[in-house]
Amino acid sequence: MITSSGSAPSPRRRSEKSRRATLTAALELCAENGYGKVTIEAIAARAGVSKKTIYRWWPTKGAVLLDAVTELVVSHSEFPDTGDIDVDLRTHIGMLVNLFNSTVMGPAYRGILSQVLHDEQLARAVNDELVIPRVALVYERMRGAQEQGQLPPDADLPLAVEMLYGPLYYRHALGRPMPDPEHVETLVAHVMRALRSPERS
Amino acid sequence: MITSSGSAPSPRRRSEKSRRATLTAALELCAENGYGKVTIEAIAARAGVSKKTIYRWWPTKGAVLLDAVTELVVSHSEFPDTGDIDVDLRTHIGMLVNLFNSTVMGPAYRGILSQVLHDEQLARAVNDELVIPRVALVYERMRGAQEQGQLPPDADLPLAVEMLYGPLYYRHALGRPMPDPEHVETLVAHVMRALRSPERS
Amino acid sequence: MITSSGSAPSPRRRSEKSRRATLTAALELCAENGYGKVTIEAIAARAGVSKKTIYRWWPTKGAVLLDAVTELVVSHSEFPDTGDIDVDLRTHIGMLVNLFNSTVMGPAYRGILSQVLHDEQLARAVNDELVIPRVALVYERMRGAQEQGQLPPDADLPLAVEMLYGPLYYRHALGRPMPDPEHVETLVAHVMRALRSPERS
Amino acid sequence: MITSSGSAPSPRRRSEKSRRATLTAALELCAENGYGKVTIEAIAARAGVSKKTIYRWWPTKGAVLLDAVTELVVSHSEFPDTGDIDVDLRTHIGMLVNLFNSTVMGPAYRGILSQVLHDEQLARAVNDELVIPRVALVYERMRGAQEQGQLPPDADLPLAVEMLYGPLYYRHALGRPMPDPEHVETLVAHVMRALRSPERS
DNA sequence: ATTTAAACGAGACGGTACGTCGCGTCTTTTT
DNA sequence: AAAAAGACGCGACGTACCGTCTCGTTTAAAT
Repeated sequence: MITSSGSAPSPRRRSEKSRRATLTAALELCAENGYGKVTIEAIAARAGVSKKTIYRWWPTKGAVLLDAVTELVVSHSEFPDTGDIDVDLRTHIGMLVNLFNSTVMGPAYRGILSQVLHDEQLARAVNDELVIPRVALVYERMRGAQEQGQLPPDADLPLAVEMLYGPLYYRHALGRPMPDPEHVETLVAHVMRALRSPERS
Repeated sequence: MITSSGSAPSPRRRSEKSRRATLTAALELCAENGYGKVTIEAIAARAGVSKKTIYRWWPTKGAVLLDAVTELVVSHSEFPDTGDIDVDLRTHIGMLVNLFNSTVMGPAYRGILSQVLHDEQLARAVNDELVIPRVALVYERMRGAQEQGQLPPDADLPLAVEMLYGPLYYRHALGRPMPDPEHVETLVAHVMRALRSPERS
Repeated sequence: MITSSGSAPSPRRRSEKSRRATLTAALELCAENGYGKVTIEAIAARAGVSKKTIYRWWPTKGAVLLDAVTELVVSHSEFPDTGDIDVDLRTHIGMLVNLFNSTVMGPAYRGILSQVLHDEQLARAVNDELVIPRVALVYERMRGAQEQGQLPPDADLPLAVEMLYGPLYYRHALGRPMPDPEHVETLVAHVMRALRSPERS
Repeated sequence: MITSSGSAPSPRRRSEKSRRATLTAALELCAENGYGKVTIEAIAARAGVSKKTIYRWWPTKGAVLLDAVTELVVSHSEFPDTGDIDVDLRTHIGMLVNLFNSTVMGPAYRGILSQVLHDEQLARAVNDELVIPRVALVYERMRGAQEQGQLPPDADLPLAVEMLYGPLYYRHALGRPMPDPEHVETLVAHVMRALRSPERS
């Protein structure tokens, strides 16, 4: 688990109890009252931790939530491999939809993303620690599919990822509901068709 | 121009001068210091307007900026029609990229979108006043293309829009730079290929 | 009825209805919610009168209340004359106690007096229109008593008035309850004794 | 020095520097610009103290000024004892006149008294912390005079105090100037005569 | 086992912005 | 023409969090 700030003191004497209490309190507050009610003061009060302790280890409340969410997401991060790339992508996108819709992690992740728009450092952390590692799994799986001939060897994989993830973030950014499974299936199908069909002359 | 709040008093006596000064000040502050420095106090001070007057007509600073941005966007809103749907979509997406990158409107629109994640009412307003009307133009143009045989009659237009807009909002949400024109071209090409290629058996 | 401000427009076209509604509303508000809740806005709203109209005829809310109170007090202003100066003063002081304790006029008069401490113009008006005329009646009655030999001819009448009124205003200024009738009787007796006893050698 | 509000947090960690700066700033503002210009905002700005800190320890600006005034008054609070009660009371009343006329404390005390008329809690505090303790000194001195035969043993001491203080507060309440020393002398003489002369049969 | 230095809880502090209220002025609409 | 209705610039209100900063008090490493 990587802290988004490098300026913290040596973690040797760090109290694991306080760390856990802080992350838990942050997630709970976010789930119960929405991201707007997540303040350092409220986290400190709920966790029975002093504000100073929070500021010692995290630069912003976004960083706290990022730690909390990352810890949860990473632990459920196996990428499926049934041999059929279409099916696996569908499963993967479905998992991302579930993340957004999740009662406990949804509000937290949405909150983090809202902070990303103002906080460059947090943006970098979210990409480096959360998104890029998971997208790397997608690339890996897609490259395997190319070797098995399920995808053309010259397919534009980064664009494919953008087309797959994009609609989800589009809906997220505009406050719209996530797509249902059927819609996800159609989406994946269209992206695969785009990758497989030849360029127009 | 519709105010995002329906709870404002009757606009009969409203001072157009104050309204203009407020919108201008909000945009300027956003462009100069970033969305974080846009506060109702700062807008009021810069515009020479009382806070009370702002609160009378707008519920949040996001609503102020939405009005300001909408006014600008709508006035530049002709959808291109060269007869070639691919070219026109490329132009349209390019315009959206330019909106995000614009010095004056970019920070404002990004700021609004950040607020959307916490403010349901603002989310509705952004969709109703800004996004949906403009997407409607895309649909209209696409339907025209269908009639001319440039697109199959059963093309999934809403999905197409999500695939076109999605990557932009994906990058936006994660704090990444907008795609360059070449990338836009490739994107549009892929989407069109997806629409035109037959379903797999 | 004298308006405390001389800068009002010609009173020829003045609406008596608005004037009455304003004074009544001011008194009611004061009696119901205390002087603190008496604001020009509240008076205007309650009276169904525009703020502008109030400002046209009165400079402050204190002036409004002074008009209202004066109108009431002056109409009950007969000074008693039983032939016994002690009895008459007791009655008179008792009436002043009743003014302070009155449900309708007490809060108003106390409110006016609180404003007097900040508003020199109002102070002058209170003295000129309310206090001095009534004290004049006391002097007149006392001079009559001197002629009848009930008071020594060299009695210090202004000091006597201060000693009679003083304790009431002392209690008023410190937020204490008004004296009961027995206490008033003792007070008057002491003052009369002071006036009648010879100076010490 | 007692704070007029009992609802303050434990004073263990209280910053004496902030407390002093606040009281000083309040007195200065009051002396310079009058009580009307004393606002919590202005005190905070002048004292270099946050508004929150002021609100943490005092409920109103009146309470702040009361603390400031009390601190000054109490420290100059010896009751004179020359052996002659008439002389001592004259001195004492003269000191009270000086308080009202004082450049630095006069406006503050007058301001407090104006607030007393709207604020029951402050009224209690003014009486308990300022007036009653000082009046107690008067009683004490008077009782001593009774023992020495300078005053009759059955003299109505509370009434005497009201007759002594009353005229001062009467003038204060009606915005009139304090009496000059000669007038004070006459006043004291009259009160003493009243106490010493026998009741009328 | 005792020292000792850090991390800790608690929370006061100087700030900034919030959203509200009432002021006194000014403008628009109605009568 | 007046009066109602009420928008306006202004400024203070009291509150909420911010991030910083002492204060004792644990508590875990180093003696």
